[in-house]
Amino acid sequence: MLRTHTCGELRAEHVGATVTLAGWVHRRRDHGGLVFVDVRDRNGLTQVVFDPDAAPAAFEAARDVGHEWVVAVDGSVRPRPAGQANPNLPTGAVEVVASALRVLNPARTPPFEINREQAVEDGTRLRYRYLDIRRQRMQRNLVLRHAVTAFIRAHLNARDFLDVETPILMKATPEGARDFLVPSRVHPGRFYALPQSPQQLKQILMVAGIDRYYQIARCFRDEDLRADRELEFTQLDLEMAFAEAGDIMALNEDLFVALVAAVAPQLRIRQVPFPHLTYADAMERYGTDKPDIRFGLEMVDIGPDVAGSAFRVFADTVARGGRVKAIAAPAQFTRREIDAFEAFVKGLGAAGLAWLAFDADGAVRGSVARALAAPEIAAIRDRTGAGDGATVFIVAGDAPVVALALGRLRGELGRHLDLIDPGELAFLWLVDPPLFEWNAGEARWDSVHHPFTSAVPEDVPLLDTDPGRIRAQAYDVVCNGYELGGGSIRIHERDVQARVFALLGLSDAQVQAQFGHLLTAFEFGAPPHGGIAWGIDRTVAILAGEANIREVIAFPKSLSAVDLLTGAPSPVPARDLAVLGISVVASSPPDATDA
RNA sequence: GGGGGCGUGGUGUAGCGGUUAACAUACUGGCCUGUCAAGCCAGAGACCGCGGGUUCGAAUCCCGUCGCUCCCGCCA
Repeated sequence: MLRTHTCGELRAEHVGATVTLAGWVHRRRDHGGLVFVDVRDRNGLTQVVFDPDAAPAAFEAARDVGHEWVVAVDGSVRPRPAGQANPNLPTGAVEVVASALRVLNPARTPPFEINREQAVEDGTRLRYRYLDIRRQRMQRNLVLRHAVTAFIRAHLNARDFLDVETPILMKATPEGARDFLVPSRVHPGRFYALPQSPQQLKQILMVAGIDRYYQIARCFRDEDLRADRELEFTQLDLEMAFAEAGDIMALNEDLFVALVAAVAPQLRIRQVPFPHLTYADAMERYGTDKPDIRFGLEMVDIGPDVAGSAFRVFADTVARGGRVKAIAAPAQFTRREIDAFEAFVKGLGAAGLAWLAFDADGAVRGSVARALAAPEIAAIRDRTGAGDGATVFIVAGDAPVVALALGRLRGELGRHLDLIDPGELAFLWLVDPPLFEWNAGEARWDSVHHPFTSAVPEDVPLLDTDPGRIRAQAYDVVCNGYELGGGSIRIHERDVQARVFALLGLSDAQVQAQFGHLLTAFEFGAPPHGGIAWGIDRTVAILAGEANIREVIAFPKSLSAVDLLTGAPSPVPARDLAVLGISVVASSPPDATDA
């Protein structure tokens, strides 16, 4: 090695040792007659002193090095002079007196400062990701990510799980997200697909007797990106034979609790065991299937209070089957703030935002204070529990719009009123989601989760009568308003699976073509089984306190699905396409390289 | 496919109808032997993403476009 120690390990016990450090020039402080250079590697910083009396050549060399040059320093460890120790550095008790400095590689002036925690535009960070990763934030996040995956593996290995790899080149599936397709050269006109998840193969592994499987698996979905969605992402994928829903949840809950204690002990889990919330409850109270329950501000249905109102907007909504729901916030707001909230919910499809403010002196103000009758206002106040000084926000409309608009307004209010404790992790299990949802466009039922999800046993008879009311044996793990992942107990009986496919509108021929391999496997002794998959990226982001998963991915795409470091996606030579039997019928213009 | 935000020296910001386009930091040169975001002095560096329009006059207002970003649709 070109070094004897890392830049993070020298302590008082090393005093007197002759050492060689290698790393990047983090900072240089040139006093004219004395130069300090902080040498950095990912383990830390060590102060090196260059003294012209002790080593004139090294001193002169040190005057010329710039930020981020790669250097090696020979020297000896000595204690800092009295009063000169730096308590902010783990190595701050000592310093290295240089005898020689070698420049291993000079560096251009970086496009942004590596040694400061200053915000830099995302595009610039991604273009120079190797410099961004040198900075403290990305170092910390990648170290945390490693700790998370290492912990998960150790935890599951110790519980007799087998890590099995599954292919990246898979069979295309019509269900779910858009597939990334990979053309086959050997079979022109045919395509592999990158897996959206290893779902089918892990079930086949159950049939294969691998009764406890896991994999930290890359998954691919060709859909538009978001702060919490990348084209490719990483999941802990896990499946167990002979397990019931409670077993899967208990195992994962133990894993989450141990994981947090091990890698993010500064965070507190709000409630253990994790609370269970039904899908119906979550939608009713929070307007989402991934609620942030670190704060209250729950939604309340005030439909019964306004059904007979002279205020037609509310009464008509109730009459035609819509919902009128409210949130009571324990605060007063300015008109400007309320206008902003209204613009926010309108942007989500709400027709408007009604409000009532209950002043301490008993007066009632607000957009519907005059439109509603006094008893109606009193009923709303009673039902929402609004106290003196509270403001009630009301959205009326179709159930999905009310849920989205008021649910998201709830989040805005929680942040606005500073009700969210960033040091808290509010895990919960979201249970009993519907198995199917009606697809009006295609006039058929769709799987909410995926077509292998089993029904709650007592709901199975509803397959023939009322599929929309069937609850799935499925569970999502939610934390702080993010869906980390979900799973289910799978169908392992062939006839039930056939009935589900029939309900989904799949013909026998389609089933055979798409899922024949799985159904055939199930005829050879499929054990009852179930599993879960949850997002490593989202989990690490939450544990790191990051709002965007790109902060915990070494080389992410930009929001417009471009790799700014390498330039992917890029055109390929026509001859490469010809070999694959592919011709391009439409293409993006050449890179409009921005000035 | 749709809507919102942002784009000003390398970086981060200010300026929002008339400014020699400001500040911090980085960068260059000089001074300085105990600093640790070292300090002090001097200097260079921006036609304000790009294109068009309005105006006597545009970084500033309008339209288009590109890039980054947040959201809806889409996606668990």
